[in-house]
Amino acid sequence: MSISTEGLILEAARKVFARKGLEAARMQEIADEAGINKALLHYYFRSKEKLFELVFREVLGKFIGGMKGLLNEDIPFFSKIEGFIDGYLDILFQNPYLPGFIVMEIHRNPAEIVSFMESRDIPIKLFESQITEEAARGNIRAVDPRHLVVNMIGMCVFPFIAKPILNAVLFGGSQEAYRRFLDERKETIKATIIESLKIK
Amino acid sequence: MSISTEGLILEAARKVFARKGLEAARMQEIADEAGINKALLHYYFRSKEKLFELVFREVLGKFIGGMKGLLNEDIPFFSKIEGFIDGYLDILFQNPYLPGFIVMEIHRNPAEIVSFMESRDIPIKLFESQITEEAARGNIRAVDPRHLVVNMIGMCVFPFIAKPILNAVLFGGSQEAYRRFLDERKETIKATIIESLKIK
DNA sequence: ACATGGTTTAACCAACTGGTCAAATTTACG
DNA sequence: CGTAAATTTGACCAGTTGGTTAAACCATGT
Repeated sequence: MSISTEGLILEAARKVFARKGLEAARMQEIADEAGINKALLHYYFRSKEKLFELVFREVLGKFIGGMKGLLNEDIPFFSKIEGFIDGYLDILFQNPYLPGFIVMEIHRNPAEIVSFMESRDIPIKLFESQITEEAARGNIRAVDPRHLVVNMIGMCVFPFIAKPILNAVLFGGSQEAYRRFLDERKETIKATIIESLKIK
Repeated sequence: MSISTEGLILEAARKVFARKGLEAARMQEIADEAGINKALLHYYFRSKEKLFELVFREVLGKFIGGMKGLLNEDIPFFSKIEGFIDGYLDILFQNPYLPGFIVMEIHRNPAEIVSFMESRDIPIKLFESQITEEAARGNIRAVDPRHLVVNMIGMCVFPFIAKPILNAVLFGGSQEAYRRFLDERKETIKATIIESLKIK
């Protein structure tokens, strides 16, 4: 599979849109990044918005798909929690730009996100029943699964979204220290969640 | 204190910039929102970027100032944690647009955030020593205060940032259900943090 | 060689944007 | 009142942007 022009454009668009957002991104910049003429962008994808929507839906879809899989595996409860946090953070490590990109679009056009989400459902039923079962057995505190998921995601995502702030406030601008901090997050978040579920 | 033209502009700019971001916001839109002529914007504030920077620094400053106070109060450890979460969520309830706004700017111009942050320090020394002390006394697990703060903020902020997604995925588009969920967050986050700190 | 179809380009355009400016209007004040 | 300063406006401009188009290019099959 050689690098088709279409592929070049999509890859370039992904980069530029991700770091600039829809409005600030320039078609010329995407063309330059792809090493082609600007008119070609319109030849393959009709308009800027069409191109953006395509790129965004693809990226978001892959992202959502990943965490859907993690949450829906048929494995023991605590393993699933640990697996989810590990897997989710792995995705973030591989695409650190992604959360900011998605948040930007959420902010710009919430309606599109909603319509996209409604077409793909995130089944948390299995996870839900696992929690009620563990709670009934007295293995964990009774908690709302929705809050639990939001807690996990929030703790995972925040340091990526707020990178420059944390970098300045906590680490005095040291990329090294920030990186070490991120490495620690996996264990920290797992410990926080699991300790919070134990019955004392 | 009557509504000066300058005040009108700043208020309008805050609204428009917050929901559109710098690039997508239009000076004409700000002028309309303020009910004045576009040229007046340039009369009072030289350029779009100057106006934006002013608005942004003011908003961010107030935000940071709020949480700085919460973290630095000289009160018992557990009270401080509860107070921080309550206070932080109160600020978010009053300015639900704020996190998205800040994230957007972080993404657009990280350097500015860094320079802004470096001029104001967030002293977590007091909080830090409180934690080590409580841990030494055996009252809580030994944890890294930086991770603890990031955990709290992450759990607080995320549902505001991801509102449309949660709304679609968890609540089937019901604003009512989303609102109830937010109301529960205070107790949920406090419980999660405090339970995770207890020693069994 | 040449005809055909998809691909690529340079040049161009209309619309919009931030910004300017001279004139008009309002305010402040002796 | 009168006038000078501050404020407000409509008209305008230069630069940029997404998008178009006609012509050039190139691979393919005949």
